[in-house]
Amino acid sequence: LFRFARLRPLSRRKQNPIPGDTVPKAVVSRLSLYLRELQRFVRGGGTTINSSQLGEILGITAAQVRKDFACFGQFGYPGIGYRCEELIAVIRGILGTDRIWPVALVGCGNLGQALLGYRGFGRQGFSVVLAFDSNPTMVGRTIGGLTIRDLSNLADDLAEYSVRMAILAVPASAAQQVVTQLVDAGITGILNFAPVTLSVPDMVTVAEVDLAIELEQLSFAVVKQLEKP
Amino acid sequence: LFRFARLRPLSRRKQNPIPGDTVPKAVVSRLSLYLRELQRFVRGGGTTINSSQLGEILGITAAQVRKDFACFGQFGYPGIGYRCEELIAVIRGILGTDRIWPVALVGCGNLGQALLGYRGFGRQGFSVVLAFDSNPTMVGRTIGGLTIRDLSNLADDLAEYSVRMAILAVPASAAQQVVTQLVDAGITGILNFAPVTLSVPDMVTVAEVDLAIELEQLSFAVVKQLEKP
DNA sequence: TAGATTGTTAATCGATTAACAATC
DNA sequence: TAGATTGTTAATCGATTAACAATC
Repeated sequence: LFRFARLRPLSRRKQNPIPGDTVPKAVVSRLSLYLRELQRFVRGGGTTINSSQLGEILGITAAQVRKDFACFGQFGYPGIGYRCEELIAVIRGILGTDRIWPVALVGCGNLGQALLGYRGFGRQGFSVVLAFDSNPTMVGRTIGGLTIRDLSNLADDLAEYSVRMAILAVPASAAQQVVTQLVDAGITGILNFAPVTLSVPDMVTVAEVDLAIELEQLSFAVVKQLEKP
Repeated sequence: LFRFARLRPLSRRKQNPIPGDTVPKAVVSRLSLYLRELQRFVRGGGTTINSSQLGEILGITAAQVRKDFACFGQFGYPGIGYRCEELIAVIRGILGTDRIWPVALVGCGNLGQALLGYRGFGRQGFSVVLAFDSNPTMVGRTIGGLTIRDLSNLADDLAEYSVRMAILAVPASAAQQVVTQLVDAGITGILNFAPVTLSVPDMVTVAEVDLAIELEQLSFAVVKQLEKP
C-alpha cells in the first residue's frame, strides 16, 4: 500500500516494547475513545493528527496521548503526528475489533428488543447472530431477522456460530442463573445490563451497564452544582 | 427513631471532615455500588455489615471500604460494623437520591421507547416525567403513559416539572444540537446514549453510555484470554 | 473484661504531567 | 536547515493497601 510506503523500516520500529506486557486498564478504556474520535476525524476529512489535537478532543493532555500509544509500539512520525488510518488499524488490532465478533443476546424483553434493533453495535464490528429467551411465549418469534430460541440447546447453538460474547438483558432475579449457563456453554465475555454483581470465574470478563448507577452519578454532580454558588 | 438511639452523641461524631471537601471521583463511583449491594443485603435480611463483608461482595479491600466512608464522616460502630439502614440513608443523602428526581427523555426511537418501559430507573428514585421527539410522526403518541412532545416548548415544559436531568437517546448526528437546546433550557445533567463526545459548559455533567465501547472492552479481554494458555 | 472492628496514619503502588533529547 | 512533534525519562499527583491505636 502507498499509505505505508514511508514507514520507517520495521527493524527500527519498536513493535511491542515488552511483548506480553500488561496494558494499564486506564489505557485500554481510553483506546476505545481514541478510536471513536479518530474515526469521526477521518469522516471529517482528516488524514494526520497530532497528540495535542487528539488530547484536546478528549480533554486529556498531549503527554498522556503519547504515553498511551507508547504502550503498543512506535507509530508516530516526529514533526508530523500520527497517520489516522494507520493508528485506527493499530487500535482495532489491539482491541481485537479488526474482525467481526458474533454476539448472542440473552433476554428479549423490552430492553433486549431495543438492543436487537440498535445499529450502534454493527458500527464497530459486532453482530448479534443469536437471540435467546426463557419465556415460552417469546420463543419462536422473529425480531430483527432473528428467531428467538430457548436455552435448552445453548452450548450447541453458541458453538455453531463460534459465539464467545453475550449481551445479558434478563431480569436481575434471573441473571446469575443464566450467567452460570452461559459460562458453562463457553462464553468468556458478558455485557451485563442486569443491576446485580455477577459471580464468574477469573477467565470470564463482565462489563456492567447499570443505568440507575449512571443516573446516581449524575444526581451527585447536579446536587453539588446546585449547592455551589 | 429507635434505630438511632445508640448513636454516639453528635458532638463526638465527625459529620463532614472538611466541610465542602472535594470527594475523590473514584469514591463517588463506588458509592453507587455500595448502595446497590447494601440494598440487596438488606432484602436478604441483613441488618449490620462490616467492611470485610462489603469488600468481599465488591471485590475490594476492607481498608478501602472504610477509607471511602471516612470521606463523609463517622458512622461505623467499632466492634460491630455498619448499620445497613443507616449507611443506606447516608449514601443516598450524599448521592442526592434521598428524593425523587424528575427526568426528561429526549429521543423516542427504538432505544428511547425501551428506556421508557425500563423499570430500573424507578428503582433508585428517578422518574421519567417528560418525553420528547423531533419527528412529527412521533409527537402526540402516548408511550408508557407519557405523551411525546416536540421540542418547541422545551424550557417551559422542563420548568413546569422542575426537570434538571435528561436522558439523551437521539441519533449521533442530532446529539450535539439537541444538547445545546437542553443546556439552554436549564438541564445540568445528561445521560448520553449517543456515541459522540458532547461539548457542554463546565457546570453541566455528562454521563456516557456507549454500548459499542463496552463491547470493545470485552473484545480486548476475550482476545487476551484466547491468547493466554 | 476480651474480642471485634472502626478510623486514621504511613507506606506502597500506579497513573498523570512536565520536560527535553531524538527524529523527521 | 529550521520547525514541529514524537518517545521517553524523571517528577508529581492521587489512589490503594497495610498496620495499629482508639473504641465499643
